[in-house]
Amino acid sequence: MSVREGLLALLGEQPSNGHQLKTGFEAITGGVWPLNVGQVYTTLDRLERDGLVAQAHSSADGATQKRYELTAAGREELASWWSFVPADDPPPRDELMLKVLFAMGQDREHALAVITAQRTALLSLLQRRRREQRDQPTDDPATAAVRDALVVRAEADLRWLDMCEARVVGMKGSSR
Amino acid sequence: MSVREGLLALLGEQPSNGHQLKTGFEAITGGVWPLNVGQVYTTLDRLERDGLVAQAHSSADGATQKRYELTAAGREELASWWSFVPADDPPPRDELMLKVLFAMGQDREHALAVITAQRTALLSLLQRRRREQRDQPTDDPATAAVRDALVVRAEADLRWLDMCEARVVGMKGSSR
DNA sequence: CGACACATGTAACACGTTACATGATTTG
DNA sequence: CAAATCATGTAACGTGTTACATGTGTCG
Repeated sequence: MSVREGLLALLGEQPSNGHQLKTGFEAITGGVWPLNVGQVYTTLDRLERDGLVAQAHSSADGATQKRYELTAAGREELASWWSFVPADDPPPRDELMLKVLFAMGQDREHALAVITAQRTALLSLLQRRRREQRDQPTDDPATAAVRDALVVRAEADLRWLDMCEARVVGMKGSSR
Repeated sequence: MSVREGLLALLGEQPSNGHQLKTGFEAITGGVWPLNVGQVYTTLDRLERDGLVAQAHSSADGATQKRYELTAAGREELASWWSFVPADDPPPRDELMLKVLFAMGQDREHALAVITAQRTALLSLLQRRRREQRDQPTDDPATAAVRDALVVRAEADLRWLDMCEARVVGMKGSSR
């Protein structure tokens, strides 16, 4: 449901056509979340079907351009989205968590191996991100914030991996 | 793709029927990720279609039970999954990030309001989780690990929100 | 002109999710 | 027997995603 809401938010700022939405979406997310243009159109269709957006009377303009804008229902939906706090109940499934949990549920050696591998990969990812943040500073707060998020989360995942390792090591007995 | 891989991992331990898979999946994830039984069957169908699992010759048994097991291809797939490190490139879209980023891209007051609201909600969530961890201790490492993860991530998100707030406050000029 | 960005769209498929229908087995 | 649990499945729908087809406008 992210694309959908993202488009709503963009249209909440100003009526736009498909391409502008794609561009806007990618700009706001600092380029980390590329968006296939096609998806913008399919999503717009669905939003239109649901009565949340409508085509603005393009009247004149140039040529093959459409402008979409929020309907009243769309504005309502958007407002409720802003105030809505994503309840993680259940929290979104996450591949890292899933993998480590399943590994822990099985073989002990295996669990340690998986944890180690993931930590190594995460560490190098983290370093790359920090380097990026240091070497390519940006004055765009959004881009900076995205990078912050990725770094902070990677750190959290690393910490979690350490905790998992400790738990596995502390597990009594049977390596099976 | 989480359910799919989860079922593969469970079948890697032992051949099972649909219900056992549902139960196993929920047990390993400490009950945080409930799984609709129906989805187990649809996913099993897809796995069978892709040649990763097959029905074990149920031969005798009792009645209406099927047992699924990994095929050779399935074992390969599973092995590669274990060693595969989830590249987040692009990282999975996340509702909290998306919301805050879009808010930052728009109105300054709005951004602060959204950040504050999210922080409040996250804080209470975090406290609930910590209480849970304190009041309902568990000896199951998987359950404990799941709780760790949720706590650690909530903390990371909170820290990130603080960073975002600082950036917004530091933003020069125009509240528009 | 040719390349590139702008612009719109469709078809096909993947996975996730829920609601519903059906029956067998166990147990109070 | 009645209720709960075990067990299998289907139908329908939603979003995400890619690949492909098509056309316009602009600029070197």
